[in-house]
Amino acid sequence: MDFIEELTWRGMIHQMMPGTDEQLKKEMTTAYLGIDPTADSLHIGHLVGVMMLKHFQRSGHKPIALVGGATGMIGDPSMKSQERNLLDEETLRHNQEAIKKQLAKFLDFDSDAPNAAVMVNNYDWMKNFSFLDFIRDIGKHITVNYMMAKDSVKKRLSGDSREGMSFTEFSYQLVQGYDFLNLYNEYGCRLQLGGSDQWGNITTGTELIRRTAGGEAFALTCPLITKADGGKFGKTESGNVWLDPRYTSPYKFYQFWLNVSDADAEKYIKIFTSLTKEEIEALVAEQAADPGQRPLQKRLAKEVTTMVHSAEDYEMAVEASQILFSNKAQEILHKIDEATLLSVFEGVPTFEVEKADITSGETKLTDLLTEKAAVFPSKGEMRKLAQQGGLSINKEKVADAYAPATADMLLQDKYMLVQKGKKNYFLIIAK
RNA sequence: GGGCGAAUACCAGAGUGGCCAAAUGGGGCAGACUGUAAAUCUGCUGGUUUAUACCUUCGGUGGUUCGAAUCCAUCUUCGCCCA
Repeated sequence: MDFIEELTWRGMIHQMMPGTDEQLKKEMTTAYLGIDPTADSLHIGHLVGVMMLKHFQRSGHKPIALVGGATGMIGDPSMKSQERNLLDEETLRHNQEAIKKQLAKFLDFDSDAPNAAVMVNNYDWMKNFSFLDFIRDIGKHITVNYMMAKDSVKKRLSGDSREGMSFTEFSYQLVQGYDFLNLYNEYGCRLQLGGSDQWGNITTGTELIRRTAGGEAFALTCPLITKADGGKFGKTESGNVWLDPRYTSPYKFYQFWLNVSDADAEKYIKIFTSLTKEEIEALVAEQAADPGQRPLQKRLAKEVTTMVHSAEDYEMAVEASQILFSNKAQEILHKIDEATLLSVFEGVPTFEVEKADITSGETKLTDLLTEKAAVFPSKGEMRKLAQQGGLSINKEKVADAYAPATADMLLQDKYMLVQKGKKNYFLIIAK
């Protein structure tokens, strides 16, 4: 498998330094990709980079995943970042381990193969690097003029933004550049992968390698993932879509991919799955023939959910989706047994309330769903939603938010399914 | 250290004594239509038992006034320029 060729047809190459292809064809090459350990889980925004590493390893090369313990503390000016929180070392290590576990689903860290993946943390080599040493040994080689010419810096200095830029942020590219130099020296790493916004930072690294070690290193970036309607990729109402099931349930995860718009589906399936060109072309043809069936979205959701979670989780998500989106959902809900019910709603936010609050017939729904169970942040919001027809209980629309809760709203004499809009479910458990 | 300017709801950004819960745009949410899509149209977007009403809000504090997002004082933070 040819790495560049593979990425090209998948639409995953944005920019590439000349000579990269030749280098990869010549020998087994080591490349790295940086990941910020700001949380103990990756989210799907990280997935593009991870897929690049995966293809890289499948092509017989050696991937390094760099956890940016040091750089994460600084904040990359390329991002529209606010002041970063300094992570303490304990959190850092915890996050690193969690991330490694997730990466292991995509990359082979353990085998004896010469191209086994490696994980490093730049905090390890930055923490004891004194400021004086750094400005003398590294800063000496790069001019301020060069650093200022970077887009990420120029943007911050130009009149459009009134933010200004601290020296810390300005130095960011040097720190990242040093990472590359260090990996070049320690691992013979000759290529850095990243998103297109990283181009400037990466080239500072290759420049540093050229000037200090006289070596040649390369850069390859992938396009930033966008949505056809211009919205942010990977965000839902409740924030990021995480890989960790504790933050984003497999059901939600599956739903995210299933809901991808037609315009994006083909692009995403190329990027986020390992399906072959032929398989994808067949699906695209199918989609064109019957767009209502959404074969692309279904397959995309299946592949990614299975890869990130498991085949069982995928099955469960499909089953839950069928129940919730079927037009007989109301009937089914009243018929299914408790075990099925619970498995369908695994991962749905749940709230526990006193049973009497519901059965007494004296508690108004507004009180129940704001005070007793924080489904809604305010009664006004709930009232407005109900007026618009966006509130359902057990799949049945409720127009009057001030109606009292009654015992017949309980399924299995115990559960109550609250629906906010079309796709947001909450489970109330009466004890 | 000196000079100038800014701080308004999720973001951007109007408002410069009462008509201000605060224009407009973006974003978000919901409804209709659909295919759990897109586009389009509609509604909502500080809180309150449903409101032509009341309460809380315009960086903090204190003041002037019948009345302050708007005026004054002071503090804080940020930006720009000079040194």
